[in-house]
Amino acid sequence: MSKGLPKRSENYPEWYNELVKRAGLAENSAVRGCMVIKPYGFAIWEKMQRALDDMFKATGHQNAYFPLFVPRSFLEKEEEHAEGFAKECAVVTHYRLKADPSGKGLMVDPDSKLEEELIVRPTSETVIWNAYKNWIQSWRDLPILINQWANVVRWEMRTRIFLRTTEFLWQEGHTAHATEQEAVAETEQMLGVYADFAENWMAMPVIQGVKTPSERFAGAVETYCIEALMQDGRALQAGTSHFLGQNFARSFDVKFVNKENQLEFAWATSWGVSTRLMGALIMAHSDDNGLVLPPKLAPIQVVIVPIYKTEEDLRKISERIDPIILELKALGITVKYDDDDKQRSGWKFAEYELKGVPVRLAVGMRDLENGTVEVARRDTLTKESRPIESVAEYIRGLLEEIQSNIYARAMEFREANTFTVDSWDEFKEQIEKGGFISAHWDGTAETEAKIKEETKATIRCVPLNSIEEAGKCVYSGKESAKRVIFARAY
RNA sequence: CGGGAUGUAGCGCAGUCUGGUAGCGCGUUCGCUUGGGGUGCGAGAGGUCGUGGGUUCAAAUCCCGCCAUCCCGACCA
Repeated sequence: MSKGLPKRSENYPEWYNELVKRAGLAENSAVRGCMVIKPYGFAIWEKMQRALDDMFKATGHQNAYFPLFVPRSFLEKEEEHAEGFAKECAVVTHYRLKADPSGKGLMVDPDSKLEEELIVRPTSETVIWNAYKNWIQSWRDLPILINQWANVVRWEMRTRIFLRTTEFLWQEGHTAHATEQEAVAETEQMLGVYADFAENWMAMPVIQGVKTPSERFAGAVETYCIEALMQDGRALQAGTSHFLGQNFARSFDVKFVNKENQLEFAWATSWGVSTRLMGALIMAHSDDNGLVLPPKLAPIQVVIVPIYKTEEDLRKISERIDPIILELKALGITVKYDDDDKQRSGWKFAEYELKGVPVRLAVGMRDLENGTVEVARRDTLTKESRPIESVAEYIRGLLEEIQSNIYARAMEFREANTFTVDSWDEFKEQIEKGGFISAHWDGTAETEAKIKEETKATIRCVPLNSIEEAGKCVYSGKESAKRVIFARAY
């Protein structure tokens, strides 16, 4: 097995797969399409969860938990929703096994057939709205602002670790409101939360927008999304927030008495981000040496590697380093002192680079004599010698700088790979090279489908901040009022 | 579900065409060495060759069936 990773420029998908495995984030499991998230990968996910959860709480939401299983009759109730998810559902039909009469192993007991099949949730709108029916009678019961952290199953034909797995972890917010305006405001607010998280925690710039009808969530009136650009020029939908109108309330008969003493269906939203964000994080920043993690999500922000020959040397180094570790911890910085003698320093350097630790300190006998420490940055791969006594404070600033540098770099990449295109020839040529394409579209599903068929490009979104600008559709030449974002997507 | 490919040591692979009883790299174990960018040398351990059958004195190798995985397409957070 070679020590280096595949090069991004040579084979991007292989680079991604290898990086996920080698950095200890996750691996494929014995169950097809499902992954094992390993401790280091899960630690990153936990940091994401914590940050998001705090943001949900800060916007008034509470966590709850609803069942894994959805009765088939629930899923059927909202027609579009049912149609959208029917093709990718795992179905529980029996509840018991028994010894196989042939003497070997177990078999499904045919006598244990369920009266009604249970669907393993692909999303929870239906179970949740079935419960909301009992919770909502009056406008005084509203709004209901709930989030759940859960696993869901979508039986995809092709899977890619973190980006599209059969089972994945996510959070799903489900809210109920008394008015349309309030529900729309909630939908937009949560999109803002996602954009904030993506940019300020993941250091990943995103475009906020709305999906076209054909890309809409099944059962939604409007789907808002954040779209990010990966280093290979493909787009990734990083989060969605849906305005569900009264569709689910109608299907589950959730009515409340409004202030005018009239019965009205409740207004709904739902919004989610998943472990797909792990894939986004990896593909947004990492390089041929391994992961590059933004300090705010790095499980280890600083690693300290002592360089020594004898036990006596190690003791001296540790003595000098211990107070530095305490200082770093006091500043709220996560630090690991790796004095493990089982690996050599050179090996450790490569390993922590692979794992994306933002800052590495190396301290040897020479440093002790000079009162210095070697500080290495993961994002720039640069090293410098710093006075040891003030290093903790220096690192605090450095971590902030790395966080913003990673963001700036990703933003620069996106800007360099976003193209304004006005002709079909140009469009076809540019889409091959990757990146976001900003172009006019006539607003019809037919044109959208044709473009997808001919170029594999989809409309990622109609950006919220797009300006009104009269133009001609890049495909049909018909009138268009604004540009939309096209890209090949994950 | 269509098209293509692959199953040989923990991992990555060679050996299959042309049948003769299994090999390389990495990892791993032990010893010495080395230690500021994946140290070097030496000695070990580890495989019913995916699976079931057939041909043959003899099968990883040839033939037939099955299973699994991967890639490409249809589907998608």
